[in-house]
Amino acid sequence: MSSNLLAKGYEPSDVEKRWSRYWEEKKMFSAREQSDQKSYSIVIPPPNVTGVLHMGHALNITLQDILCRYRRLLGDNVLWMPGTDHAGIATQNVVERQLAGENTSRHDLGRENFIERVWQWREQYGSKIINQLKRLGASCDWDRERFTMDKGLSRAVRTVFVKLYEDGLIYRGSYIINWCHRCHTALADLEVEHEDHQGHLYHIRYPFINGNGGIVVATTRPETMLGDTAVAVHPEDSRYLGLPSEKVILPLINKAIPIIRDQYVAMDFGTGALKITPAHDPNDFEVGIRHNLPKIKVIGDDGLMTDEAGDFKGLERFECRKAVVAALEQEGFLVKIEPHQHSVGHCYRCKTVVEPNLSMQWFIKAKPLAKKALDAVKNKDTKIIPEMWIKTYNDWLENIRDWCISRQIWWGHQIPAWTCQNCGDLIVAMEAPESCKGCGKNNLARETDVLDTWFSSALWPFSTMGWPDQTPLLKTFYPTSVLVTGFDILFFWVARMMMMGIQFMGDVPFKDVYVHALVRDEDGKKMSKSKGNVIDPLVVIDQYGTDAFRFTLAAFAAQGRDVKMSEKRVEGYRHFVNKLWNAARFALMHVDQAPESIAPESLQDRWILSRLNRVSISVSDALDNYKFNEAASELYQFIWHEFCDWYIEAIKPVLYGKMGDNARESTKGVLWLALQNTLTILHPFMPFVTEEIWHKLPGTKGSIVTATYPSKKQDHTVMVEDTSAETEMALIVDIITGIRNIRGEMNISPSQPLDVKIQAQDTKIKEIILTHQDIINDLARLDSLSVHESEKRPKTSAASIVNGAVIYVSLEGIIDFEKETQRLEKEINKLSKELISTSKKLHNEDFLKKAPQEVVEKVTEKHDTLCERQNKLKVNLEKINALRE
RNA sequence: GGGCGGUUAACUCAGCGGGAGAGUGCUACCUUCACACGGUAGAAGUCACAGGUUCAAAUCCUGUACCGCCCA
Repeated sequence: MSSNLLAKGYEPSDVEKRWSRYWEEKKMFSAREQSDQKSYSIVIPPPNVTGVLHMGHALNITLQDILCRYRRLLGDNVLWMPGTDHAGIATQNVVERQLAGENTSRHDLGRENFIERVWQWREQYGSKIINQLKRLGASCDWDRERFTMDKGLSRAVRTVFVKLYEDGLIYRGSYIINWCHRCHTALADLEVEHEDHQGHLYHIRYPFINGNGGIVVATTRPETMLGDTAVAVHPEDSRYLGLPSEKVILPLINKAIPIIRDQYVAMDFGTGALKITPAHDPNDFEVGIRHNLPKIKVIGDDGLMTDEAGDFKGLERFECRKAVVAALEQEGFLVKIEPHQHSVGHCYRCKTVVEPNLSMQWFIKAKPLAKKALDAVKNKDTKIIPEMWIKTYNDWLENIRDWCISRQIWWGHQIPAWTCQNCGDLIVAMEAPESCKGCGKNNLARETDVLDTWFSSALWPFSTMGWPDQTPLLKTFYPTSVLVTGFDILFFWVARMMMMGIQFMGDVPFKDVYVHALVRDEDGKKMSKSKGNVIDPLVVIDQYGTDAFRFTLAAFAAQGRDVKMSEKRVEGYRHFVNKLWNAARFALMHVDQAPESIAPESLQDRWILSRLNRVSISVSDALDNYKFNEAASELYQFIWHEFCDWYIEAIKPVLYGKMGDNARESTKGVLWLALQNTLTILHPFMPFVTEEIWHKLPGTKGSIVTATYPSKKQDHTVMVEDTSAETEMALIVDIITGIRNIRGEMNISPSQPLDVKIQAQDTKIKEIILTHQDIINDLARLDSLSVHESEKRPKTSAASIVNGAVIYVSLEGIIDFEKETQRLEKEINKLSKELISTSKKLHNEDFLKKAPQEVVEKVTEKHDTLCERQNKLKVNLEKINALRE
């Protein structure tokens, strides 16, 4: 017995802590800046620095880690770049809440002190999420950790901003943007979440300036009427031809505004007349430009009504809505109020209802950048996997609007622009200019706005590698091999990285984009704190271990599908981890040293190596195509149902010395090799348990992280395809299963040894059975086994048919005729059903003529086999019936 | 309104032109010297519905129903 004996059950927590520390201390995941090896690189989707690990991260990180560890086993020079995102609004909110708890605010502190405070917060809590990633086993190059507010990244941001400004791709202007009153900042269109609300449609009559009557307009936001500068109707709308007047009075404000005609108006909505508020609606804004209308801002950035709102000045916007409706009603302008369902925009950070608002902001001209990003995917410079996302990507980029990049918050990259207080000149530069280029004075005021966080994230694939310097890292690892991400940030992040990467690096940021699913709860609902259906990955890890959790994620990550997470599944895979552990435990009881040479002799030894060879290839294929679930189930099936169920069971007599010392030594060698390679292939999925066993296995050097994938090994010519071993083993397995089936169906105790006679006319098959009768004897628990070319049927017996052989299990004195009859009839019926479909095909002339030759042959062969089996069963049924009488 | 995806065993899901599969659960038996987080055997499906293409459809096409997501 070996001193390496493992504990009876696998206990993950100690093992995980130990190896996490070991990997980090030994810097096992360091990328080489330059190397002869093939480069493989991934940049992590940087989690928010304020974030805590959720299921989405867990899936995302697990998949990337599987890829990175697999590539290391192949010998690639792997860079997995880790880091976090400064998450402007989210982080500012967190620190502001902290300040509120201290009865102070950022305004009390002032900008500089506040930013200092945020950095302090980051020092204290910023590494939380990173430590959580480490618990998942993430094999990032931790020494290279980046933060989007780092000095280097900040320089990249300024460089990009200045260049885009100089190229005319960044401009400043007064346009309609989405304004969040809570966060007190502009938001990009993407950052607004639309939700259907049950609201009201208010019908308001605007009287003609002269003559009777007026025009009734419908609106969901009556308070904006205070800023109306026109009423619009469709030019072809007969209802509004030949009006008594071309002007109406704006109620409450008492001002004349024009009636304009514009194609944009939908005739079939409401009354067909539309109030136009250029300062508070993006569509009205466009109409306003076309018709040269004034833009009157009635809702201020603080959410209160402005001076322009007349009597309503100072009211909060929703209070104002009530007041306006009441006033309209009182003065007789309100025609009716209808219930109305409509879509309302909310801030994606704080869920406040956003207000379309006229505001001076900075924008990126997106069209020219989008064009190149579209082409790159069209030309397959970047492949999106699965392909169904290409359409979504294309649709968004084809309809892209200019991107509002300025935010009125303090935490972020401050826009590098200065305005001369003297002459009003705008200067955009990398560093603060000493004086104004126009007037020479040095009275310059810096732009207070910061950039959208996604602006810096868009540069992530190259800014993290040292750009704008032409570093060796960039040369080695850009473009990155693959980006692994959820579809929820396809637009936010992926599309923008594509635009920036192509623009500034002259090459796409990644060769592949693998888009994975979202993790949902058991019922398929999105996990959210408010629903209370969140499963905390760290709790799952504590309970079942990281390896089981990771394997669950991989096994359910089928392409294009949501992942529904339930703890029940994880529990199942914990059993699998334990199964592997015990198989290793068994192996280590017998293998106490690495073999000097390996020469498989027995059938089961040749078979397991051939199977292992096949599995290593199919796992490789699956991973190369991002089919994580296929790789995982292949491994599960192999380890449990081939390695454990058949191989280990078959070699037990050998290991216990029943076949002699030579056989025993030879099998020990194969067992060692098989286990070693199985661990290697499994390692990317289950890094901890495989590392633990690896170190217990004699003859392994160093960490399994630096092991070599079977297909890349030079010296393992023994692990090769062996089709004859696979065919022979299949026959033996079928025979054993046939006997076990009889035992089970006839309720014969497992402890009762059986006598079996096999009839095999083919001498080859007879030879195979005879050669391997020990395995059959052992695994089917036989007392005696004999093989004959002619029928030597025991008087009372049950029969089972396999390809090329009839198995008779002697049931002298214990046979239950009724049961055996039923058993045979059931089998015959089953074959009949299959025979219907094959004979139908074979009687179809079109099938024989048009189907490919191989298919016809295959069906013919199958038909013959089924027929033969069924006939043999029928003969046995007759004999049983004869015996009964 | 536009787009995308789903509907396969009791449950959760693979398969996506030539034999309906897996895991869990269920039933029966088994404390056999790695593992009861185990072993052996078994039962279980009109592949949502209706058409069409094809020698052949769960798989491709069209339509319908229901569910989910994204965009406007």
